[in-house]
Amino acid sequence: MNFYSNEDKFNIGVDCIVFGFDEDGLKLLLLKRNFEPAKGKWSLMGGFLNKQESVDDAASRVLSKLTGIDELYMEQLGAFGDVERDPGSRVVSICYYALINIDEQDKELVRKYNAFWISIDQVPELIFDHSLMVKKALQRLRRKASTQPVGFNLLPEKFTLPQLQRLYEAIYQVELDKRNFRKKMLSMKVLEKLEEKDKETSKRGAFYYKFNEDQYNKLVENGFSFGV
Amino acid sequence: MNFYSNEDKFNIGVDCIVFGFDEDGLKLLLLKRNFEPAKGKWSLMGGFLNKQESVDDAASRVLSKLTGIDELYMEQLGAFGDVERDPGSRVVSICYYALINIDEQDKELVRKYNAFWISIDQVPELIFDHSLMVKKALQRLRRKASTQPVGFNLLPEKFTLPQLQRLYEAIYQVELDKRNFRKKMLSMKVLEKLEEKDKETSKRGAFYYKFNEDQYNKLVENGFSFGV
DNA sequence: CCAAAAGTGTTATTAATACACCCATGC
DNA sequence: GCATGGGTGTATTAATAACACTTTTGG
Repeated sequence: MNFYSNEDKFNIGVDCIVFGFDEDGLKLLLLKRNFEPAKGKWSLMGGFLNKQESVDDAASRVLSKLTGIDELYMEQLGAFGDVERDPGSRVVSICYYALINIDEQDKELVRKYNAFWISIDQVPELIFDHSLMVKKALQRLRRKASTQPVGFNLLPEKFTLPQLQRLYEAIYQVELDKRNFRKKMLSMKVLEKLEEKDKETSKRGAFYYKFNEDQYNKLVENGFSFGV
Repeated sequence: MNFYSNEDKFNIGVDCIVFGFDEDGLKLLLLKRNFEPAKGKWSLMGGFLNKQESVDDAASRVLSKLTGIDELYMEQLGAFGDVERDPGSRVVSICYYALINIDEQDKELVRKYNAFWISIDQVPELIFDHSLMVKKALQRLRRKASTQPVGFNLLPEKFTLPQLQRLYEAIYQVELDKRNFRKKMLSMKVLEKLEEKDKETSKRGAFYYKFNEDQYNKLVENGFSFGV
């Protein structure tokens, strides 16, 4: 049974923006294309939707293919559907962005796809409408990170408060006051202080914390909302 | 030239959520389907993407077909792509929501499509994943309306402050304090008070205002952001 | 003259911002 | 012992929330 047999059919693409964070700041995982079309140019990682999978599944598949990570934080950004957006052929693309802990990437895979981590303020021009996608993704990340605890997906499980602060500073491109930042973060009661210290980045060492998701969910049930 | 000829192809649907507002509150324009599939059930207005149009254009076309309005406030909500979402056939749907001034609708067209305005708190069960779409659209509208002046699209050009307050109360399903609401609205300096009064809804009459978009844009350039 | 909705200010509370010094440690 | 980054508290300001009476006018 097919009610819509007279309707036009389209290729559906899935393009993925991968955010990462390290000591140098916020970064994107971009491909220097060694394949056609637009060989030699920079682009996002992409793929095509297959018949037997959902659009979300396709995005997961593409993201996992590049990063080796099966379960990651991922959100749909939206569909990009200009007629001429892809000169190769008419393709409607559904764009996703993912937040990953940069240490978890599979470096083999990343090399295989000729992908590189590029600082957010040094992103080159990208093919098609991919620059627009990145722009929107950054806006979305900023909005989202300011009202929901998604930023933690960019960090390892254990992180220090100075590290967390650098993350938010990288996302918003502003400098934050150390005392006010800590006060606010700790006041939300969703961070759990660990015994252990990170002695890598300073002599004194900074205490590790971890995000307590159960606690967060409990608070949300009672009307709490995260905000930085 | 077609680089992607081996890839699967899909029907792409466009589903549209139409918000309206009148004295009874916030409403949705829903279709009681007198056609297959799912004849007799409630659904959103939809259509299919055609080869020669962009996805945004398709949404505009569908919205205009139903409401008679060519230029309306419309935003993409996202793509819905579960394999089984439409039992009729595999269709990836891209959902939009629109905010219209309920007085501008073409009643003939609305009747033709067997569409009805349903209060937001009385929305029946909808076909496929349309209920999910509506849920997401409401969330989006709430977020959007609290940080950007999109609400004015639901009102006539001239509106009164009590009317505007009722609009926000309808969107957020809360009661607001009259004095605080006026103070905040007027403090943003984007409303222009008119000489004329609305004498319909009260004996004393309430002054009409209109949203000054130029003024708003100027303020935005200087870093202002709208917030209710 | 009265019912019904419009309009108007002040105070209290809470949240956001600004700001400077001591601490621990590896070298 | 000193350079480096980690950690802490208070005072000011701004935003939000709470709250009650007067005005206008059609019927």
